[in-house]
Amino acid sequence: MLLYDHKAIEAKWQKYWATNKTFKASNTSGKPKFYALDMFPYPSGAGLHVGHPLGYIASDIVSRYKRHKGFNVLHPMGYDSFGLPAEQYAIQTGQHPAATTKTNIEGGTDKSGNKIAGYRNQMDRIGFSFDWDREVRTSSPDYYKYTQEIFIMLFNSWYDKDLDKAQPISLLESRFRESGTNNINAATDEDLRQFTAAEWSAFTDKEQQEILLDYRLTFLADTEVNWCPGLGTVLANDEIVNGVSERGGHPVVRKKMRQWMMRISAFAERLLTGLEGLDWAESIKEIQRNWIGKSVGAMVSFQLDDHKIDVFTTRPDTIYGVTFMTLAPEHELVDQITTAAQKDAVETYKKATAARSERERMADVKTISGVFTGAYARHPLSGEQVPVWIGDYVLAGYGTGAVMAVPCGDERDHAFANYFAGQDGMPVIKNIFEGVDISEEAYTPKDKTPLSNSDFLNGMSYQTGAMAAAIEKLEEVGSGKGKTNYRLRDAVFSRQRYWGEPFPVYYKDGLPQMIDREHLPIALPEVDEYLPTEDGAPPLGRATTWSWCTQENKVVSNDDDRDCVYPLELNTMPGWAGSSWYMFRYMDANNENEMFSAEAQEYWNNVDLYIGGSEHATGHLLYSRFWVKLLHDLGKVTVEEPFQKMINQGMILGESAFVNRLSIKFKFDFELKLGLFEKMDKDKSIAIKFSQEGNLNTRFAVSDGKGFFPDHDYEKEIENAILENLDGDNSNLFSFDKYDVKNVVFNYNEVKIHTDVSLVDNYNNLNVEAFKEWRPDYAATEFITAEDGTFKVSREVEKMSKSKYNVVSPDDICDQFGADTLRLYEMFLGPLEQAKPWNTAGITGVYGFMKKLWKLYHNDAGFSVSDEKASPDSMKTLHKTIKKVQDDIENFSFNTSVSSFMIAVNELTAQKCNSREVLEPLAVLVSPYAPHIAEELWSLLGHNESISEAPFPVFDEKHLVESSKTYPISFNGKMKFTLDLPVDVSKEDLEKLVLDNEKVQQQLEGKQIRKTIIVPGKIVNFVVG
RNA sequence: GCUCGAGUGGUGGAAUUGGUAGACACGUUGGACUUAAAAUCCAAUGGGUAGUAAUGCCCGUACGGGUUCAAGUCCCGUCUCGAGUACCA
Repeated sequence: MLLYDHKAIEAKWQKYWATNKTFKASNTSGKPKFYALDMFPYPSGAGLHVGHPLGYIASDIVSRYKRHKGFNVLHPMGYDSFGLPAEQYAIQTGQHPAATTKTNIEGGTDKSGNKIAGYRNQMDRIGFSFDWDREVRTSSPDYYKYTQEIFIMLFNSWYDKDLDKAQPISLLESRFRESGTNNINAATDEDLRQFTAAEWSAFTDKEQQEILLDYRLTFLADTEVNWCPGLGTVLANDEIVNGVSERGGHPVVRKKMRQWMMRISAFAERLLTGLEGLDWAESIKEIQRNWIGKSVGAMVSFQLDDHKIDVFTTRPDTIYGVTFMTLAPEHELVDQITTAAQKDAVETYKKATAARSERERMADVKTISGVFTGAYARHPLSGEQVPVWIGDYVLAGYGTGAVMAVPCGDERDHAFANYFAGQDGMPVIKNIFEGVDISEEAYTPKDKTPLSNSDFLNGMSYQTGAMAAAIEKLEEVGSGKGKTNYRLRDAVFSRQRYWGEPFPVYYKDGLPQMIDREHLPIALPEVDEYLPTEDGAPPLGRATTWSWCTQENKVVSNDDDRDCVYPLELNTMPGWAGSSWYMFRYMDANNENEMFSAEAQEYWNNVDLYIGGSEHATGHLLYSRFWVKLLHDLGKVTVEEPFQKMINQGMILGESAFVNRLSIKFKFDFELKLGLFEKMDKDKSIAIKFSQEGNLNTRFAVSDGKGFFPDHDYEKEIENAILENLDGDNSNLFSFDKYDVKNVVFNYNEVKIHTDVSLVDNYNNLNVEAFKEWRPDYAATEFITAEDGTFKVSREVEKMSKSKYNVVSPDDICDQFGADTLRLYEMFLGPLEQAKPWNTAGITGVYGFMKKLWKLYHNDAGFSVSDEKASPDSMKTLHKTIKKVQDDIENFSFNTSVSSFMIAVNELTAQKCNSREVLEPLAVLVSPYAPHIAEELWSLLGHNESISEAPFPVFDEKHLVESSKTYPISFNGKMKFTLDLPVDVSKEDLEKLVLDNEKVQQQLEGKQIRKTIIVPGKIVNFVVG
């Protein structure tokens, strides 16, 4: 019989698919469309590991299933190929990032001579049904010219809050011409200057440009940014984790710099409400909601001499509870309001705060600190004097950097007031909650507790309109208004790096000018080094041909001194620029005239299924939603949301392997009795005393990590080792007895050393010889094995990473078991969304299934399928599998499908089924999961076309109908035995049948039936007693 | 601290709207085949307990309660783990 030869089968069909372009998607089709997208990978030098394909396999199963179901499927793949690692590699080796990137995608050899398989080749081996004709690479000028175009679109837009959409900037200009800033409700930073139409006309062109810049959706601003000296660039908030850079873990400091910003805050409310209609995991939506951080409240002004201190509060109803105010130490009014008496104390405190890093401040939130400024502000309603403090629990970056402190209703204010109780400037806490004791802690619930000591608010509560009443009153007296605040900050869009999209921007009189879209792309210039310049400019500052000629409309040499030549922008765009719109480019990937045609976008609409990791929740997923909303407002796309449904696959973790090394430190004193040399005269011996410390870290490796074999006589061995140490090559001249070794102190410690997982088998046995070859520094180490002579490693689950030597490549699995087995096994591991460690222990079970499946279509002579009718049992097996697999794919429960395939094949094998009536549909069922074997079987079954478009078998209930059902019979809820009972009888007859049964009678003997529960088709339960 | 999610055999994990807990697979044990190994096939496999056996009985889904004829599933409380977030006024 022909054996299952995965290598031949898989190579054959991968070639067939490529040659015939089997999975080419058409933009015109009478079929319904389905767009399945994976988050495209960054092509790193480490290559694809078994974690990458997990999501790709899932989306591929859905794509193939949808094709069987008659959909026109778009299933593309590409590369997010701009990014830091290639640039860091370039800095180290001088190799152009473009070259590294190409090698990492297409395969080749890296600078150090390592063979790189290439992402594309690795993916091809897994048999994905991608339409490779639509591949995109964000670092390709053909692609990024459109990323540059979108930047220009942002520059040429402003946000009209009245219409709640982005509008062309030309519209704003004409409104300024007609009526100045009157009736303009734009999303901008606070407090822009107001002007009339006449004033606008009187402004110079430059002044007008500067004003417009404040309204644009991308704008230049001097802001506090996160500067990462280690990477030499600024970072966005989502690129910082725990105060250090996400990539590389370098420290980050605050620094004021002029940067391109993206006014994502204008879209905050739409980004928030848009979440409701999305079919995403609730956890991801929650992360985005928290990130956007909407809070509804009011702005309240407190007068202090000529100054006005604005605060934001979510509890304007507690306004009469204001006991003091706190400003952030960085608040601009601090210096102006501080009294002479408090000046020194305030200065000292400000210095101390400034010296603390962001990280320290984050880590240490419990310590209370602050200083009284000596100043008093006027309460806007009661007119009372309110002392003003500064304290670092108030953040300069949120709200207005000042708070009205209501200790009775806020924990932090309460703690602050208590801490400084009795000091000058700290009054007794005002309690405005009727019948609530606030001596121990603040009262924070937003409930019906009535207010007191609150003038007109007395008797009202948060839930009965106190909030609205307070805001109304504040507006009436002109000291406040209702306001909604968002935590979402505008995004920094400049990076001081080389390997990113250049801005289509040149500077004229210090003002940024956009280059016309017809002259795009502005391609990355060549530089001699990928480092900042001597004077701290970004790497593009090294380019010698990096100026814009407005006459020729092209990039020219910096030496060109004509008047029409201007300097180009030196920053590049961040990593998320290219990935924010790529889902649309796939729709029309080869369009050379526009980013995509309106027809293509209207046909494909948006992504029906997006699969990727949840780590992009606050980065990519938020930014791309923002850009899509902009493209929508400008009429470029018909949808408001890019990804309708999203599944987040769990990370596949590596199982690191460790050799447990015994780290032994020793310390001893000894006397070297020189007189003990054989030749010497005993009487003339001189004793010299030594004291020695040392360690023998690489000397012993111990199996299994279960302690270091206490029976083993280490001390003897160590003594020997000491001896060797002392004697060197002259050991024959000495013997240990000739040393008087005293006070030996040993200090044992187990140390884990990462070992390459490929040197370890499924039973955790280490190939010691291979290990010694891999780590020559351990060649002399004694490996102390278990009794059976094996050396076991200990295991730990960690993220897969090159540095932990726990990376498993899918290539090895494809070689050994085949792509179909890999695909099935990755799905079989568990629910898609769950994180799980990679472990190949169970793969033989899946491989065994593949062989059994193959065998079902073969006998000893070869391929054998009969045209006889299948048995009812086999039809039942087939149809219950059809139903299960169909339901599973619709619910993304891929792991259970695999087990239902196994059940089906086990059953059909037992039934000796070889009927075409069953085996032909079975091949189609399996095809989304294991496409290569399915194609082969399909072709053996006599089909000339690919199986990919064969219709999915239709489930027919009639094959599952049975005349009897096995009922569990329980007594007091406990199942005792089962009975086969007919299905088509009434409840009463069923009860009679059961009661007539002998076993039932036995159970009921001597007992009384209190109640009988019969659920037809489910269960029979007697309550007895 | 807050928000969200999760705790099921030796292991990965199944279990429709509450209705036979442990599907499927790994591992383990025993057996067949083989000179032997691998491969393949067969059987057993949650724990305890009684019995020569057939077969019973008891306990079991992190822990403690509750609702129900019936709870892994619903409700209340506790513990543990994971993820996100963090002085957001």
